[in-house]
Amino acid sequence: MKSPSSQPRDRGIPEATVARLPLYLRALHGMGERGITTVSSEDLAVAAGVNSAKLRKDLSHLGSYGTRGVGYDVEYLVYQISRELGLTQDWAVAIVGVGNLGRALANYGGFVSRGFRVAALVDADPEVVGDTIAGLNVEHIDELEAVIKRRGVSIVVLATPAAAAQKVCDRVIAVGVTSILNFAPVVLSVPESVDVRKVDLSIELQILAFHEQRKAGGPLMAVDGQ
Amino acid sequence: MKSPSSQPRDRGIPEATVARLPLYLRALHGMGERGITTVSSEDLAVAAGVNSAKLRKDLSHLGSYGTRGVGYDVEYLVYQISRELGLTQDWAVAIVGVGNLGRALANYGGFVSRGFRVAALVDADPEVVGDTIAGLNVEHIDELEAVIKRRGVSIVVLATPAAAAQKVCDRVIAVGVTSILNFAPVVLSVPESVDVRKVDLSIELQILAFHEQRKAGGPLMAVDGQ
DNA sequence: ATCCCTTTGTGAACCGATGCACAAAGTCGG
DNA sequence: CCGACTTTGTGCATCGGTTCACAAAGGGAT
Repeated sequence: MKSPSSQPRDRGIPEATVARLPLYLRALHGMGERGITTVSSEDLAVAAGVNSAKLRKDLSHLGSYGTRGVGYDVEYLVYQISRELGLTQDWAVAIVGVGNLGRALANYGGFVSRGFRVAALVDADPEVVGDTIAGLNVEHIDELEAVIKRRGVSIVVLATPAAAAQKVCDRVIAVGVTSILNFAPVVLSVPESVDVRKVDLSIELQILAFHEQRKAGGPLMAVDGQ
Repeated sequence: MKSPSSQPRDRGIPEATVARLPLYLRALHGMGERGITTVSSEDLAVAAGVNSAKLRKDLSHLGSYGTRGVGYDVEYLVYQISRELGLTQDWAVAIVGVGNLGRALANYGGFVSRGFRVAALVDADPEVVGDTIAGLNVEHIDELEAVIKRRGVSIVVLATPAAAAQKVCDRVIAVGVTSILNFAPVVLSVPESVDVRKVDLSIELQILAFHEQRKAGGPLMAVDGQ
């Protein structure tokens, strides 16, 4: 049942591949800046920290953009990946919760450079509402819905305390937001149609601790584990 | 060849399971605080946002800590998971790079509450060296090695600009650090024996953008994609 | 124009993770 | 003490992702 599409690109990119595309993109950007115009799968793979077979398979899901015997054209590949990820359009992002983390995110350069635009900052604390952070006025949480609609926000970043996250989440979903990046350490309950990605800083540390413990205790504990 | 271990716990926990243990731990902590003493795999699974079969299989890798017909004892399970993750000991963490992000991390409550102790803050900017952040004195990057040894730091968090990350990374590895949490948007090159976990805030946004684009453009672009 | 060399794109084997479905093991009421 | 009921722990089928290894495709030299 596969369509005999002349378009090489097959609309059904594996999730694992999608998660790596930004990595390739970053590596390609670096190369472009260094004046490299063409790159082999082997070199790009090293720069992105993956193996070359995986890289080639990943890229093959987007289409046949390489030249056998030569490699990939850096600029062209940047464009293709950007387009696939949807980075050729500009995305208005709202950050809710302007504590330390929210502030850090608002100032984070990595966003703007990738087609994301922080279009609004929102907080509940009257102390910070009205402040200017990263060139933006912090607005009151009561204005949440109005701000989202007015600024055309389509992605919301939650950097609120855990207790507030679900409530804010419900409200933004109610006004049509379907993509949420959640930094609050809670499991959000959302309808099927909404995408939530979560980043939990302490989880990463815990995973490191697990491995670190093994390294430290491993040789000794092997006796016990045996 | 499986040992007839009386120790139920088999030293070889799947990576995917390790990554979920902190999630279970968080859910269990919440339940403990709400006075719940016993929980079924079904309830815990819901609280952690996974399905119950997966949860049971995950826990079975640590040992047989449930009671059939009843469920799991919350406190006991918290202890077992904590021990497995190595959270029963205290880990000294150094944060290198005290920009917005480093500052946010230094103040992040989620660390302390999990057995992690921010033991040192280090930066290269003379402007911030000497400042007190989250009760800690910011030390100069030249002191990096000395600070790590003196404070017994075993996990380093890199929150430096991309350009500085590899250099700092090399230096901390040289003094024996084998666990690194990297927020800088670069692929670090490290020896096999060193564990690096990376968090790239803009990657998460890019993945969201990809899915958002599909949702928005999907029905329309199908025409073109055809 | 032909041959050799390089590098892509992919078929196929492999590997780990997921989810189903159920037997085993325990509790509790009578 | 027994039988009904609940919930765990796991064998097994399945699935998605990774890796290997090679045929197909192109470039460049002669």
